Amino acid sequence: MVNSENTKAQMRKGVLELCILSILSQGDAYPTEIIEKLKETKLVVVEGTLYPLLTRLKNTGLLNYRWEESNSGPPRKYYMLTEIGETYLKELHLSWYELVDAVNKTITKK
Amino acid sequence: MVNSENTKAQMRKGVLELCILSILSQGDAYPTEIIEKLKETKLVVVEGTLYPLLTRLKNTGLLNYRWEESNSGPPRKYYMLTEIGETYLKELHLSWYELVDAVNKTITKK
DNA sequence: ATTTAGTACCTTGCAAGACATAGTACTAAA
DNA sequence: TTTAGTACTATGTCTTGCAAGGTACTAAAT
Repeated sequence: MVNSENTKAQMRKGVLELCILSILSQGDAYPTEIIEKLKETKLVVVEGTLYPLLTRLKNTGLLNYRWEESNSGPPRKYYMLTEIGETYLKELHLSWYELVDAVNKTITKK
Repeated sequence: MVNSENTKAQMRKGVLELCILSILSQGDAYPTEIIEKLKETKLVVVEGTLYPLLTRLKNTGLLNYRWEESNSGPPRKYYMLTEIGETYLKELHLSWYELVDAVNKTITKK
């Protein structure tokens, strides 16, 4: 009935894009690596979420990728920020801080 | 192509529930009033979003409502938190702070 | 008395997106 | 030549935000 997990998942939505672009701004990475990094900070994302999202970001020109051989499995698709992506990320940073501010104002009011 | 508005909207998703429950924890309110309060803190929500959400929260037992006459228009549906809603809100508070922490960790890493 | 404006609540249909599930393919070790 | 591990992809479902349109009540203006 009351499903807290569901809402937590909802809260994660929307900030995923921000987090993924942030991770890529720290250096190129392939999907599995991105998932690992997100997990480190308790933001669990699964493949079925990440792959379509990366494709979307690539199609809108925010990301690019290159194939790179691996010596322990199939080749990896390394994603990187484009120049547009860099600019966009700065905007998202702002939006994020604005959101945090707005929510905190709302939930701390007494 | 690159649509920042869309992502901002995405970021708002999920925290709406938290904000609405928070507002109601400060006192009973009717939908139009809730929208006003959210607008004050820059969280713009429209009717088509709010009404179904309130109904959902009521159906899961987090909210209740009572009708109250108005002297300037039709009667108002005042929503209030149930006991379950109170408990649930505390959980959401925690989840929110965890999320903020996780995202901040991710986006400030260099 | 009828119209108009303001307030308030409700419903329908669409689109976006997260995720579960299942599948393909490559490598290396057993 | 299996088996396990890694990696990428595709499909279908479900939730949910929102635009758009609608109903209904009150009070002031015509």
